[in-house]
Amino acid sequence: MNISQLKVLVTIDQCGSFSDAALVLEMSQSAVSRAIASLENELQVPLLVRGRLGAKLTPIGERVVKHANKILDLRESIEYEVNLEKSLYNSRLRIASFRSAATHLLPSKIAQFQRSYPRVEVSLDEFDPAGVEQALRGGDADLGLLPLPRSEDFTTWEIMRDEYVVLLPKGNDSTPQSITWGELSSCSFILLNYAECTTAVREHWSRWQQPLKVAYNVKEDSTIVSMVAQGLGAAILPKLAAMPIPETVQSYSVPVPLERVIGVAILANIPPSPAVTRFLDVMKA
Amino acid sequence: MNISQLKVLVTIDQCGSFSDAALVLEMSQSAVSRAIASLENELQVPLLVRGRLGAKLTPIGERVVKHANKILDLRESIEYEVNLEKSLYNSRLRIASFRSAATHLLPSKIAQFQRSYPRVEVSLDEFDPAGVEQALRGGDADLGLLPLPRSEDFTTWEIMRDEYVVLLPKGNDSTPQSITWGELSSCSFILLNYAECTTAVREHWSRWQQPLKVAYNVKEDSTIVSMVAQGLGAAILPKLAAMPIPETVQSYSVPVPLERVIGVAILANIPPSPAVTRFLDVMKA
DNA sequence: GAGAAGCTATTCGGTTAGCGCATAGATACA
DNA sequence: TGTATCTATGCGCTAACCGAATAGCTTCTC
Repeated sequence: MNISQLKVLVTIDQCGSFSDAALVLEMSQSAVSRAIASLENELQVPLLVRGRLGAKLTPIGERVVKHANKILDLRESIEYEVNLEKSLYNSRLRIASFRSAATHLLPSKIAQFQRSYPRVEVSLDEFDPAGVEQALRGGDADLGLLPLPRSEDFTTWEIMRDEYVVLLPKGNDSTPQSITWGELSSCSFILLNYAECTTAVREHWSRWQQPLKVAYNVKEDSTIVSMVAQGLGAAILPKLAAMPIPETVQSYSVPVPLERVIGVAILANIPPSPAVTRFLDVMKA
Repeated sequence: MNISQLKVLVTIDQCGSFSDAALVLEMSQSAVSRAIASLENELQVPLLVRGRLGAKLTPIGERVVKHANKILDLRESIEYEVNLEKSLYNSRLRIASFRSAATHLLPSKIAQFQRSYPRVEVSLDEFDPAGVEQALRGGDADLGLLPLPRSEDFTTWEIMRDEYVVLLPKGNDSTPQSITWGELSSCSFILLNYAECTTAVREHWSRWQQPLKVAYNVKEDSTIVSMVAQGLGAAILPKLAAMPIPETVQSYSVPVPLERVIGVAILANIPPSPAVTRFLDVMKA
């Protein structure tokens, strides 16, 4: 049983005769006749009744055609998927991300993606979250990593949750595992100088009616960690932004845990390219 | 793209290597290699990554295999259906039916069935309804026509509804279209001598609190019609049993219509043979 | 009832595709 | 560096498929 034989059978059903099917299939009538003859011979069952005005399916022929049509559809599905795959060759994938995700999350994912799709040219640009949004909106990036939620202009998928931690210089004597609001109330903090970050912290503190003394607003998270190590204050940072945490700095969960959601986002109003779809598959897995 | 190429691809996926797949498929390793090579060449896409310890699907290969498996399943479905069809060759179909269905309903259906399945030997036996049940239970018939409902021992399908009619000799002067209980109350009736039939009539009459004078119980419905034609009384019969109604006899609906359901039945506890299934398809259509 | 017109089946010769066998090439491991 | 274990390939053969031409069948027409 060949796919081409099934194609012939289906075409005869549609055309009503061997000869018309031959024209449609752009092959000779004899080839059509023999395709059916060999199929019928293999199955040992008559599939068509030949008459004056062409050919008509037998009842078993109808059943066979029903399945044959599905087979032909599946063959087209295969070709469609393959063409999608080929359209991905020599294409590019421009990722925009905020720093901590770009540093700690993306490299392994990109490597995994490239192992499967070596012919996609991947580029990665770092911005703050607002910059990532702007890159997506401006068409300068195909896909972005962002803290969620975002506006409805973006379609997003959650990738991980990132807990905020308090960083303190490590005292030599004791390294307690937890810290209380009381102990925190006496600290003066270094915050990350991104609106989304500081707002989340300030709102959390005020929700639990805690005083928040802010001594510095710093843009580079590695700078913040160094400042903590040097004893210039405590810090409140998402864990991913704090990494790598040096030996001399101790991290604690916030007394009431606070976390941010990290996700991947694309513009909602433009259909994702094949490369984007495949990269999303890798990120979601 | 061949079904056999897809079969090879799927088998390699299951076996993990070209050479093992060759053993399973009982073909040479070179044939396996070239089947895949030509498939990849046709699709212009790598489906397998060849490594030290065999072969593994590429991402697009996985997608192709998913569809290929469905194609192979469909091919098996075709073979299954064809074998079912062949098992029907030189088989027989023994139908049991009561007289009126056998005369007026079955011939056209059997002819239609035989046009599609000339190689099935069809036989038809006439019984009264109790005899049809007995033939089915005794394994002497594969399928029966019966008034419904039946006991749960049978699986049944309704085929048609058959209205009871009152037959009277046609008066030359007037042929009214309807008849009243009052007019009927003065008649003496000839009934069909089958329990199921007379019971239905008697119950209907008593439900509507009408007197029923029975002059004769006759077994042959054609005899009843002749007796009416000869003026020996009125008759109450299912329309199908009364046919053909001669010119000299007038038929009326019962003042409150009464009908019987005619259906086809098989034994519920044995799976129907392919021939029975196909004949049921014809009857249901 | 002879012929035309519509169809499918078959014959013929040439080409292609698929097969097994044997062997070459690649790669990891001892 | 040799060995074991894969896949790829060259070679000769066979079977399958193709188009062109033609035969054969059925129905309709005159």
